[in-house]
Formats: sequence, structure tokens, C-alpha cells
Amino acid sequence: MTADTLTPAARRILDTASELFYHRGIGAVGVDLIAAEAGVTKKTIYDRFGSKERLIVAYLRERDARWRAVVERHLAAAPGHREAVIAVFDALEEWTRSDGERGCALVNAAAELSAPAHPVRALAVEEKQWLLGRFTALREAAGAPDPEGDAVELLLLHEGAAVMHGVGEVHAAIDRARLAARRLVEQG
Amino acid sequence: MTADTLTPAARRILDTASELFYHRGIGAVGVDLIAAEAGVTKKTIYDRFGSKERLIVAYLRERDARWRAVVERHLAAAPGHREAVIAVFDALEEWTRSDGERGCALVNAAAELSAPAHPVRALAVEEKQWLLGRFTALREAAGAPDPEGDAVELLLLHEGAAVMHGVGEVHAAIDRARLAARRLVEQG
DNA sequence: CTGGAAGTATACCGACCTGTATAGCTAGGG
DNA sequence: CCCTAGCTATACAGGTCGGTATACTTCCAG
Repeated sequence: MTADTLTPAARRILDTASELFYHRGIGAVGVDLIAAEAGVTKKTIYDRFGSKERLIVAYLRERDARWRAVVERHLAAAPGHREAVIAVFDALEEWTRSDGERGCALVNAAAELSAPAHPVRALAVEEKQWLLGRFTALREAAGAPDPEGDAVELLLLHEGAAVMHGVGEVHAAIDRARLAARRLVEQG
Repeated sequence: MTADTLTPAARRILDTASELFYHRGIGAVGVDLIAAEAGVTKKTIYDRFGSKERLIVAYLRERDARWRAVVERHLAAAPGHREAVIAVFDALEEWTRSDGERGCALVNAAAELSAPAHPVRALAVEEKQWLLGRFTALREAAGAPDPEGDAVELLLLHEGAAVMHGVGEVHAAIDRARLAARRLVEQG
């Protein structure tokens, strides 16, 4: 990871861009705005990141890494394979509470940048399959008869909860997803 | 509904805009492109729709109406309240097969246009709560002990399936969602 | 037969976009 | 002591954006 080798200005740029991209959308945020908010010159942005697209990728990469770290922490604290599945939904709750009411950044970015060859699509696919793999392994370890089927279902509940949390006005989406997940692991 | 009172050119504009907005994203499609693809002058677009934003709203409204009609058709054909729940997922499968691989247009639009006061957010919320209400009524009619809880869970599966179908690379997401829904209604 | 509605064609506006160029400042290490 | 990395400041290029203005045509209904 190159995250720690960032210069101070680059750090500020990435933090500012993350905030703005996530809450206002990628297309709605220009490079000039990022520069102004970060207290930095546009030249510095282009010196450090090369282009807006690469800044977007850096933003999504870092955010994804932070999200995965939250999940891993919750997984490590779970006493067993069944509890670990539930812990992923605890991680989602913590994540959305601290970080935002706008759903999954990767999904949103993929919605904006629709070109099939765009790098953010690959990032999104990779993250979803990482989580899918996590769920599959946990259900395998728990001796479930259909680990992959369970994993897809858990992923659907997870993504559904993230989306509905993003559009809002549907109460306790994450709670309900966790409840369904608990029922799945307890009587599977 | 004002859909049938559209002039021929307006009809072409709305059809073209729907195609482009859905597959490329709203921000990625300019008014000039819509005009060119529809074989129409920009002036005609502004004469008929007033602004890009109102064209976007018209696009989402009409698409939503078509989607709801598909759902209603599947619901009407279902022999009972439990089968009707499953039928919604059949509707989703038919809908995505005929109309696109890019998930829910309302969710995507809400992801792009993040301003909380933007009209598309209200549209998205309204549609999700319509579907939620449908599910709730069906579970109530089936005598389920927790109709609203069931409805939220079904909505999560539905939205999750739509999203994962959009990012792709997760096989049989809709099939799995329907399977989970069937299990929910058969042993609730 | 005439007037208005629905178009086309073309040109333009100001704002904003990503990205580049030029010049100068500062601090730390060989 | 000077060179380079990292930065600031400012200006600008080239393009696209949503939206408007003007002038002409076509066609149908009162």
C-alpha cells in the first residue's frame, strides 16, 4: 500500500476528495472545488495524482480498504463461524453510523461511471466478490449444506440494506438484514 | 398521466433520453446528444420539457410506471397471497431481461443526484415505499405474524438482487432472492 | 384562408470542466 | 552551498455544459 507514503498535501487532497465525492457524487465535484477545500493548488493535485480518474480510484481504493478493515475487526472478534456472519452486519451498522448515509461508494461510483471498461467497475466487482468469498468460507466452516447459496443470499441482504439506508425512509433496514442473517445461520 | 398527450417529437425525445440516461448515466448524457440521437433540435426539447431536470423526472416517472405495470400484471396472475410475493421476483426477472443490466434507474439516479431536496430522491423513496406497501399487504393477507418485518426483508432481497445484477459477476442473484423469498413465505 | 402549434436550422451565451504552463518560494540533505 | 522535492500563485487553453435567440417551414383546424 502506498497510503502512508503520501505527502501532507496529498493526504489532505485525498481526505477532502473522499468527503466530497462520497456525499455529493463524483460527477458533481470538480477538481477546482477539491483544490479550494483542501487548501491546495490544482497543480499539486495533478502532480500527486495525475488525473481526476486516478484520484477517484485512489479514493475508492482507500475507502474500500478502511471498510474491509472494519469487517475484519468484527470478524476477528466473533466467537464462532455463525456469529461471524452476524458480525458483518454489525460492521455495516458501525460503518454507516460513522461514515455516511449515502450507501456503498463503489456501487454509487459504478452507477455514475457506466462504461464497462472503467476501472471503478472492476473495483466494485472485486469488493463484492471478496465479501461473497468471506460469507462462503464462513458457511463452509459452519458445515452448511449450500455455502455458496447462503453466501449469495447474505450478500443480497447486505447490499439491499446498504442501498435502502442510502435512499432513506425505510426504517431499520440494517437491523432487519441482520435479523434475516441470524435466522439463516441458526436454522440453515 | 400525460404520457399519451406527447407530440411525436416529444415521444422520440423521451424514448431516446430513457435509453441514454439508463445505460450511460444521467450526468454522462448531454442535451445535445439526446437531440442528435432523437433527430430533433434542442429547441424542441426545451419547448416540450422545459429543462433537463424535468426531462429526467419525466424519464424516471415513465419508467417507474412501466415497472409498476409489470409488477401488477404478475401480481394479478398469482393464485394466492404467498405466490404473489414470489411473483414480484418473477416480475424483476422479466424486467431486467427485457430492459437492462444496470439495476434500478431510480437508485442510480439518486446516487448521481445527491442533493437531499432533489425531486428524484422523492421519486425513489416513493417507489420503494410503494413496493414495501405491496409486500406488507400480501403478508398481512397471508396471516403472517409480522407483515412489516417480512416486507422489509423482501424489499432488501429485491433491492440487493437489482444492485448485484447491476454490478454483475454475481451469478443468479435474482434466482437466489426468489428462493429466499419462497422460503420466507412458506415457513413464516 | 388564416393563425397558431409543432417543427427545423443555426448561431450564440456564460459558466464550468479537466488539464497545462510559467514563475517563484521554502526547507532539508548531499 | 546548492539542488531538488514539495509546494503556492496565477493564468490560460480547449472543450462541453445547460439554456436562449432568431428566423423559417409545415400543416391542420376554426
